[in-house]
Amino acid sequence: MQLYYLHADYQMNTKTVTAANTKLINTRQQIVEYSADMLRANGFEGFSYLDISRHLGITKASVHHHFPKKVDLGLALCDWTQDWFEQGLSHFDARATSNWNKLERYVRAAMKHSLNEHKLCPISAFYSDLNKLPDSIKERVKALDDYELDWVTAVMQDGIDNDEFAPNQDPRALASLFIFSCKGALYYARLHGKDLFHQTMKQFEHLLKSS
Amino acid sequence: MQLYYLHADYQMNTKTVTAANTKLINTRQQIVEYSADMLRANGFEGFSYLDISRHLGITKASVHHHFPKKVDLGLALCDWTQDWFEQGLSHFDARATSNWNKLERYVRAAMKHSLNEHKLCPISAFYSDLNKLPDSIKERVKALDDYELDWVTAVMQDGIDNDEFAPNQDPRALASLFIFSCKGALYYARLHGKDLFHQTMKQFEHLLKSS
DNA sequence: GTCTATAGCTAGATAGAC
DNA sequence: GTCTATCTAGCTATAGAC
Repeated sequence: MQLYYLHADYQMNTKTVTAANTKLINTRQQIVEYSADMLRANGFEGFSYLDISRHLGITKASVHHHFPKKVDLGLALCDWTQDWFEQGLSHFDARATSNWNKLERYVRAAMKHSLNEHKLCPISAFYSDLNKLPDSIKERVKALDDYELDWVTAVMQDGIDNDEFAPNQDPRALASLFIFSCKGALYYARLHGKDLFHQTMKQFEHLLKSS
Repeated sequence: MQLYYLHADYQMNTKTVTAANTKLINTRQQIVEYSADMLRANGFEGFSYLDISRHLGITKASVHHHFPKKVDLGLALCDWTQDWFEQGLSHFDARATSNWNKLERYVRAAMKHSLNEHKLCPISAFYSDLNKLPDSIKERVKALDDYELDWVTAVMQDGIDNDEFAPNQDPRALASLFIFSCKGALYYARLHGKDLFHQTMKQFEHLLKSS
């Protein structure tokens, strides 16, 4: 009886907490996800608490309840990006049929919806207003960049070691060349369309494998 | 005597007009040049008439006298960029010792002060707030991009024709790969320093000449 | 050409009721 | 957790005096 009572109480508490958490998580998540969309389209300074509140049908004050300062939201967006990135990479590492295929899959994921909706890749989206970002966010962005560069470098290294890519090349320089090309192309695609983007990837593949 | 009088009168008018024009041109030019600096650092939405007025020691209203709407200032910045670009290219075309040297000179000019002052190249600076730009400016930016791409393509073509670059490559795809790499690297350099930038250029040169 | 003054709107942020 | 109300500050832009 006492046990049942405790149990019921526990359930109730759990339920209450769960319900509260669910609501909390939902609103919070909706804020983060809409913000991530806006970030990729317009940069961190390109959307406001008013935009978010209108999209979710709540007030600005409610948004501030979840993220008191905008820098808090910015850091949550860094977390979101990191999750997106880690989940993607483990996926590609498991399924890719070759090193080039890994890069292809990565690019395809980063570009998903980007080309049609004039959005940037999640990591480089912060670069739009880089000079105006708080230092705490800059540091996170830098870490995300390094993480990405490390992964691409490892793919290049493996490709060179296994004679998939041409020998005698610096894998890190190749990796940065690849990343810069992709992101530059994505910037251009917003104004010039995707043809040039695909064409550039093809050219890179040719250079990578035959030089 | 009459002649002298007329001459004097003419001089005076000329002087007045010249002085007025000089002042006009100076203020106007100062606005454009400071705006160009800010554009390259923070994007078109990243500076305001208040910033300009403070920098020049005049009021916002005076800035509006020269550029009634901000889109007018934006179009003037497109003109400024076009001038910068055309002057540069004729300079490189005249002095470069090889096609690769042309590209090197172009990159060096575009990067001048950029790397140390965290600025972007003048053409791609508009990309920071691309989705928020008025259509009239977007069109101008697109035209500037095409102009740049045409020039680099011609350099690549000439390099291939003269056996300076590896044969059997699509000069336009090479050109876009080059441009994307440069601009992507410049974005990165704002946060990661210039080493990666120079390293990437070296890698590109290797790929271009030996593939 | 430059100024003062002002308009209307939006930004990020906070206090306190419910 | 959401609301109303409010704050300070910034934004683009205009009217009209000097």
